[in-house]
Amino acid sequence: MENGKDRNEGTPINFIQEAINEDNLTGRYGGRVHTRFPPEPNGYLHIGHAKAICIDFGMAEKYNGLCNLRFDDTNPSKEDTEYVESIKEDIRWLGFKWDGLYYASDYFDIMYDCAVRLIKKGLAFVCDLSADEIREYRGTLTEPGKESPYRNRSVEENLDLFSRMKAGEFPDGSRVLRAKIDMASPNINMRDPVIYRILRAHHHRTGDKWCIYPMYDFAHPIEDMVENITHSLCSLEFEDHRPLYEWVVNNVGLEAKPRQIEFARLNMNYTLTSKRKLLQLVKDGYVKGWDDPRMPTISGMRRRGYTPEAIRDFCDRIGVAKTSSTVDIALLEHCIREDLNRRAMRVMAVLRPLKVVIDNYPEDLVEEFDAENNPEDPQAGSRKVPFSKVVYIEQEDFCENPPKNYFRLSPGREVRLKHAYLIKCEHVVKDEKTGEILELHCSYDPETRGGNAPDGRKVKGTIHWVSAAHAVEGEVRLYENLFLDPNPGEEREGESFLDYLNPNSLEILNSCKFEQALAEAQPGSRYQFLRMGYFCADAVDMKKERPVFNRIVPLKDSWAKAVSKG
RNA sequence: UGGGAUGUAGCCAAGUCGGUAAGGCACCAGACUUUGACUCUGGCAUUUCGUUGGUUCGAGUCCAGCCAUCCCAGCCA
Repeated sequence: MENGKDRNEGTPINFIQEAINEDNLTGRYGGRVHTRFPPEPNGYLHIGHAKAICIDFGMAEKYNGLCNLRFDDTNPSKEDTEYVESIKEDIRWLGFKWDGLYYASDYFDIMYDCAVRLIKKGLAFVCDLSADEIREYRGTLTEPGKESPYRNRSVEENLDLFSRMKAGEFPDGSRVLRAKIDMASPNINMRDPVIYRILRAHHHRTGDKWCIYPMYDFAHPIEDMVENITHSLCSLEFEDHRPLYEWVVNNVGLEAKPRQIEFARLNMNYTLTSKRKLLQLVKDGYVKGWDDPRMPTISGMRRRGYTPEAIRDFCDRIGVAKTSSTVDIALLEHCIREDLNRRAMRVMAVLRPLKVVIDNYPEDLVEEFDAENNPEDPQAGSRKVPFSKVVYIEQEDFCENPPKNYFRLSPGREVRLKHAYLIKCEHVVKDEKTGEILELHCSYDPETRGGNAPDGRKVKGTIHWVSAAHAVEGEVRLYENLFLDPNPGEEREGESFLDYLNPNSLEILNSCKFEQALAEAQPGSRYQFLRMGYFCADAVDMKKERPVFNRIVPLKDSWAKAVSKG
């Protein structure tokens, strides 16, 4: 790290690295860096978690340290193994390898012992107040709380009661174990926080062994200590909990002294990153599942066609800081375009076909043209594309009464069919009743084979096409933002985030014409459909007989922008 | 006069002994172009760093006050 810069890139170091550098300098952890990513298995990971993952694993990577994956499964009423499997898959897919794979539930015995130790030190007590009473006793943001009448029970009584809580002698909610700290603390988290509750729920790993479960504030530092974590990185909302984290670290009788550091979580416009609301979208059928390509989940983005490289690049670019911020989704789109521009094979696909008959082209002739697979990558080579008398072009590439500066096809005008010939529109066949354009009749100039006119005349427009005789028909799914509102998470008076759903977030095109190569597309493989965007063969619905592609992101379109501006 | 945190461009974000505002995205203009893509060039905070004062030869950086925004009153994490 020279000049405050990162080793490899020119990116400046962030405040977490500063803290770690400081610790390394003072020898606080003997130069060790051991982080952890601690998801609760109660939902699918989303783009916000991707940031956290990149930070947790990334810091370990940068310092040749370790990063554990730890499921923070201390609340069995919400958790499920379905989620742990998806989380593991998502992390692997992002390209990270965890050092240890652990579960908070592995430490339930240790946590219980820690609680007993606290009781013995007079630092915890069993409280019989009801949940409502505890809330009342807690005070408010501006007034101190008052002490529980059970606060001064003897160590012996507390020990007895707590062991009977564990033994299942008391009903759910009837008692809790609380840390004895300070009911007058200005920090509400320190007002004798509950650290154990009675909860009879089947745990996905420990089954029915326990009927008491530790609370996050008590469990998390212990998990970190047990795993010998050095830097416990979490999001800003836990900043207020740090004094309690430290209280537990210092009082629970374990050796390790991990350090909690908080950073701002990711918000992105037009995007929701609330697990609860995402769950609702799935459960109530607003989307087709956690992996619906419109979802900001890792699995949704994967299905959509995002690459792990693009997501990681995005996470690098947004930086790490403590300012609550909302990143523009345009940056994410830029990252995937940049990645795919380098790597994706170019192909021709007509999404909204318009039939074009080339009147002067021989009836049965089929020519093959060389088409480069990727102009950005000469190594990608080329392929043959068949051409014949009838081709399909994009409906939007023809305009009967073209606006100024339109340089695609229009009556009497010439355009280039990419890789093939210059064609000129001779006449338009329309439905007499509706006026709908049914097909175009064009002529081609045999001298322009390959797309160049020997007389040197310039043709500004180049459009893509597919030979009708050789086309494969299939489906394309066009996605837009799931929400119309830039900040769907913030519900205005009397409204719900559901009111902000974009009714056009999915458009299905059923009669798209693909060049032949696309019938062989491997599910999950990505292409650039020339002039249209980046697309991904759907991982589950792709069939050779009927290809199905998801639009990952459209290409930038300065013409469309100019048109919309008028 | 509850506590904690944060305020640098439309959006992120550097700026760490005070020395004269990085970079990216977006946007605008132009060049190139057999993708209106890509690429390239130029522009984009010089009465300016939330704001007002102060210290100083000099302040985004130091000091004081004020303002705004976010988080916290789960037996959720």
